[in-house]
Amino acid sequence: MMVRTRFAPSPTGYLHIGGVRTALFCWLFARAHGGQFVLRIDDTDQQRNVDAALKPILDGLRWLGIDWDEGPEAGGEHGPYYQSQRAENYKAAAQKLLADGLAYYDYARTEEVQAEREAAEKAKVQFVYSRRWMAETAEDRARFEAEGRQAVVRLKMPREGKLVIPDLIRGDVEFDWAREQDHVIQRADGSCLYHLATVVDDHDMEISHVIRAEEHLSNTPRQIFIAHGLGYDLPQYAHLPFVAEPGSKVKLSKRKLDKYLKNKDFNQLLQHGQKIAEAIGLTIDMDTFNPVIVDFYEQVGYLPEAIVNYLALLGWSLDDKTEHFTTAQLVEVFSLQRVNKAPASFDPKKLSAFQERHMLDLPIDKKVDMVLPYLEKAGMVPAGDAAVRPKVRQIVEAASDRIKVAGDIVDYGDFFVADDELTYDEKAFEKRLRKPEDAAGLLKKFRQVLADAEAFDAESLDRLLHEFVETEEIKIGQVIHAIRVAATGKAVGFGMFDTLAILGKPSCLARIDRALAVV
RNA sequence: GGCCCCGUCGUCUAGCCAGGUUAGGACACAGGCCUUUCAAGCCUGCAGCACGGGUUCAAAUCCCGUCGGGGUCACCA
Repeated sequence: MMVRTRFAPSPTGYLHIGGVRTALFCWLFARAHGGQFVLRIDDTDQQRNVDAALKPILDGLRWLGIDWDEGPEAGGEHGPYYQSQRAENYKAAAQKLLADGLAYYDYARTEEVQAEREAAEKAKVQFVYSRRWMAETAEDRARFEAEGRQAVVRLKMPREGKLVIPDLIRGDVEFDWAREQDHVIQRADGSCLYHLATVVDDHDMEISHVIRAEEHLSNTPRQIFIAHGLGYDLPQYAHLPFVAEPGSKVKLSKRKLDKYLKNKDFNQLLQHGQKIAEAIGLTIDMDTFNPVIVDFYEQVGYLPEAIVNYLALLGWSLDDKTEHFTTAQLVEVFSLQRVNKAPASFDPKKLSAFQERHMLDLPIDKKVDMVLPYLEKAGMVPAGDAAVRPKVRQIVEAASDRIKVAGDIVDYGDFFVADDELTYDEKAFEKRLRKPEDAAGLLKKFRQVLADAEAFDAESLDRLLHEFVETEEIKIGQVIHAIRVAATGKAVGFGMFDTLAILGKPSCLARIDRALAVV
C-alpha cells in the first residue's frame, strides 16, 4: 500500500513549533516509506486573507526542508487542496449520511440545546441530547420550518456499545459510543464542519496514515463513525504526544507567550534573537518573533537542519545514544514504533545545543554565505560587495564556534567600523587601560613593536608579543587585555593575534594611538 | 466533573512488549584541566524508576490499586 500522509494547517499566519513537529513526523514517515506527503489547507472557517496567512506557513515548511508532493503551489491529482473549495464534497457526504439514517436534520435552536446541556450538568448526569427537534420525515421538517426554525445536520450517534481505535502509537484505545454527542456536521447555511470535512478529504486524498497530535484522539470516534457511515476504509491512526511548555507538561501554546517569557532559558533565547534583530534593523512583531514560532529561527540565522534534528527528538528516539542527525539521516531511520507516548517539553537550551553541533559541521564557506546578509543588513558592509568576503571569511574562521547562529556575526562589527569611530566599552576600558598603572606605558611600548613589525600575520604577532613580554619581564596578562580593548573596544573576543592580523597594521596602530590619547 | 491519554535524573530519553543493567546516553548544572579574554574541547561530579500492594528466587520491567500531570467534552480547527 502506498503511504500517504498529510498535514492540514489552518491559515493562521504563523508556523507554530508544535505544529511543525507534527508536520515533520508526517513528512518523515512518508519519506521513510517512499510515500507522499500532502499539504491541505483547513480553511473551512473562512477568513479573508488566506494567502497572506498561509505564506509564513509554507515558507517555514520550505525553509525546514519539509516539501510536499501535493498541495498549494505543488498541485496534484487530488485537488483542490483548500477545504473552502471542496464544500460540495462535504455536502454530498452529509446528504449520504442523511439518506442512510446516520445523520438527521435538527431544528433545535442553539439555546435549546444549550439549556439541555446545562440541565444535565446541573443534575450531574451525562448530557444526552433529547433529539426533540430531530426531523426524519418531510412532515416533521415542514412542521418545524413553519415555526420559523432552521435545520443543522447532526450525526445520529450510537448510544450503546464500544469502539476500539487501533493507534500505531498508543495501541488499542477503547471508547463508549454513549459518551459521544450528536455532533453538528453541517450548519444551517449549508457549510460543513471540520470533522466531516477532514474525514471526507482524507478519504478522497487517499491518506493512508493520519498522523496528528494527541488532542485529536478524543475526536476520533466521531470521525470513525462518519467514515464507517460513508463506507470508507479507515486510515491508520497515529496520535503523537504534544509538545509541552518549557519545564512543564502543559501543551505549548502561542497564546501563553507572556508566561514563557518568565522562563529563564526561553527568555534568553528570545533576547539573543532580539539583539540580532536590533542590529540588523528588523522590526519586531512579538506575535511572530519569538521562539514558539519557526520564523524566529530563520530570522536570526539558525540552521534548518538543527531545528529539524531537535524537533525529531521531541518524542522520538532511535536508540540510547544517537542524537545527531541530518535530515537525510532521519528519513533513513525514522519509524513510528519509536515515537514516545508522553508529552515532551520544549527545552530552549537543548535546541541551542543542537544548533551549535550543526554549526560545527558547516563548512567555512557556507558559514560565510549565511553570515554575509546579516552584515549587510546591519550596514556593516556594503551590500553585494564581493571584496569584503575575504575579510569576513577570516573573521568567521577566527571566531569559529563562537558564531552560534548566523546573526552572531554582528558581534564582530568592530572590524568594520572606521578606526576613529570605534566605541569603547567603558567598563573594560577602565579596568584594562586606565586602572592598571603600567597598562598605558606597556601598550605604548608594544605599539612601537607593532609599528616595526615586518610581518603582520597571527603567528608573527604571537611571537612578537611573547618576545616583548620576555624582555619586559612581565606577564602576558599585563598587556594583552589592554591591547584587546584598544583594538576592539571590548573585553572579550576571539584570539588576540587573529584579531590584530585581521585588523591589519595601520588599523591597529591607529586604534592604539586613539586609545592612548584618551587614557 | 465524565471520558481518554500519560508518569525513568531539572529537561530530552534508552531500558518495559519477551523480569536478572553498578538503571545507559544527551542537554543543563557544579568543580577541575587548558588558556590572553570569551567560547570550544577534555576530565570529574551531581541527579531519576510517582506511591502502595501483589506475583516471583528476582520487578523500572508483569498484575491490581492509589496519587499526580495532561488532553477533550462547540453550529473552532
